[in-house]
Order: sequence, then structure tokens, then C-alpha cells
Amino acid sequence: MSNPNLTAVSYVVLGLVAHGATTAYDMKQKIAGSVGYFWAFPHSQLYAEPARLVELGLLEEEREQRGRRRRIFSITEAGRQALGDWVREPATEPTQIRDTGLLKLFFGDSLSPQEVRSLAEAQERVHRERLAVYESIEHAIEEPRHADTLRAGLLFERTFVEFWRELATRR
Amino acid sequence: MSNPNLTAVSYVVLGLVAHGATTAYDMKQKIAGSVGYFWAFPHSQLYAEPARLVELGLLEEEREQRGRRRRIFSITEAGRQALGDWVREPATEPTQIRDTGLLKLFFGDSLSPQEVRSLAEAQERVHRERLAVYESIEHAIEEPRHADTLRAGLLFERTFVEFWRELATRR
DNA sequence: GGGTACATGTAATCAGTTACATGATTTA
DNA sequence: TAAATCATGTAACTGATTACATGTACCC
Repeated sequence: MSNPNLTAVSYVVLGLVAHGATTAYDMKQKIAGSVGYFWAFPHSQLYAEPARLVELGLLEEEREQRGRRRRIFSITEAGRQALGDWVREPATEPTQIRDTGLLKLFFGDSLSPQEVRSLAEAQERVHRERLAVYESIEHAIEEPRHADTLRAGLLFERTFVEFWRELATRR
Repeated sequence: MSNPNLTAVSYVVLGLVAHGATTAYDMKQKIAGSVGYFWAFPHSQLYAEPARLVELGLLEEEREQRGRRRRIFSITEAGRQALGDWVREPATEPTQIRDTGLLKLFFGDSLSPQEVRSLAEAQERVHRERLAVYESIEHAIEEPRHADTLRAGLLFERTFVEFWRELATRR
């Protein structure tokens, strides 16, 4: 990535603030309904990471003077630049699919055919549920910007529902 | 996961040794042609992780007496048991897709249509290349055990080639 | 026998996770 | 006004990455 100090999480935070997120909790909310589905991390990161970005001059922090004294973040010109550079440079790292179910299938040579079917059924269920979530987001779409990534999610889940279903019903 | 001391990487190592891998380098080789495609990690982990598993009594370590004095690992009964328990218990964690290209698309609202197409073309290329690799493995398959996970990979890559191709050619 | 690729590891650092803690707001 | 939930953070730990270092085998 352009700036070697920045990780994918850095850009998620930077991007969220660019999209108008102001506090850590606000970011958490937005992640929960979008990127969090494919690139999750715990909320504590949302307190650590912005601090790093402020350090680098990519975000600005302001403290509420009363009430909760929350940290309010905004993106700097340098931050906007860094984000823009990053989205424009080609993505090199290959896609990683962290899927425990697949891992179990891969190392499951001690499983009986029935046990494989159980695993597959459970996985099919999980992907069906996720698919249902994406479909409901699709219907209530209010961010047309995210329609494309959402579609990637839909395609992915449909593919995996089908993959596991085939395994679950195989004789 | 059953044993809270164990991570996904622990099970990858355990699984590889169960499949007959003996040294760290041996594991590295096997990962490179299989799980590494969807769950990668640096080779230094393959020196740290087995040590942890020996500590827990799930692997046994033996040192070559001459030459390179390599560490030779083998799985213990407890290790086999732990692996078996793990593959049999349902996978709970949802699938994570760590794809920088998707992230860039998600946060790329400053991109022009042309820039989006460039991103999509580059991503399509990457997935096509990966697909070609999987297809060549498919033809030369010597581990029928892994045919199913390989098929998941093929389906995944085909889905994403199609996804990015559509974006790249959209007007 | 000098170079190159293969093979084996360690050390230091840091990102990321887990666990804890508590304040503010809503609701019953 | 007590309980529950929402919201905001910090501390400690450790898994994972990066960088370094060196040995061994092959080959020109």
C-alpha cells in the first residue's frame, strides 16, 4: 500500500470518516451494516486506529467540551489524499477467504460421509442466513454507492449456498 | 473452537502434520499448493506454532541427530483427538473475505467511471490467473480428498471473474 | 570454487484481540 | 429509581508480521 504505515484497517477507518463518520461508535455502526460483513474487527480497534491516523496527520481529533467528551474525528486534506492514492493504486495482495468451514472440510478426512453432510448442512444454513440479510439490505438500499460491493456479497453467498447444498445432498 | 488455546493456524499445522508433514519446510510446501490459497500466513509461524503445540502435548518433536538437525514433528494421540473434535464441531465464525479490491471499490466514491473500470480490469485479471492455477491443479489432481475444497475455490474465482468483468465492461 | 537458490531458523515489533471498566441514556 | 442497554474507552497480552541471519546443496 502507498503509505507503509497504513494497514487495510487504517483505510477502512479513513474511508468511514471520509464518508462522514465522526466518532468511534459511529464507525462501529456503519461497519456493522456494511464492510463488517466481509472485513470484521473488534471495536477496540476503532479507538486505537484513529489515534494512529491523527499521529500521521491524516485525521484531526476534536474533543467534545461537555457531556461525554467524545472524540470527534474529521479527515484532513492529507488524509483525503492518502485515501485517494490508495484506491487508485492496484490491489496486489490476493484475496483471502477465512472460512473455518472450508478448513474443516479440508482437514476432515476422518469424517464419515454423514458427518460431512452435517457440516455441509450447517454451513449451508449459515450462508443462507447471510444471504437473506444481504437481500433485505438490497431491498432497502439507501446508499447506491455500495450497490456493487453488496452485489459481490450476494454473488458470493449464492455460490456458497449452492456449494454446500451440493455437498449436503450428495450420496 | 473446542480448545481455547488453539487458533485456526494451530489446526492448519495440526492438520498438516496429521497428513504426514514432518518439518516446517515440508508444511510450507504443502500449504503453498493448497490451503495457502485461501488462508495464508508467513513461514515464521510454522516455526512458532508447532512449538506451542508441542507445549500442549498435541505434537511431538524430535531433533535430527546429524546434518541440519531439523525439527521433525509428529502428531500425538491427543493431537489427533483435538483435530477430530474440532472438525466435528460446527463452525461458528462467519466467513471473512479479505479482498483489498473490494475494499477499494467500497471506499472508491472519488473514482471516475474510467478509474472504476481500471480497478475492475486489474481485479478480473488477478482472479483469472488464480482460476487458471486452480484449473491446472484440477487436471493434475492427485489428492482426491481435496477435490471439494478445490471446487469451492474454482466456484469462488469464477464468480469473481464474472463480477469484475461486468464492472469492467459496464457503460 | 563461487554463485544461486533452497532451507531453517530467531528477534523485535506491532497489529489485533480479549477482557475489563465505567459513564450515559432510556425504559419499565 | 432500578435495571437494562447503549456508548466509550483502556490495559494487557499474544498471535502474526517483518526483518534479519545463516547454513546447505546444487550447478556452472
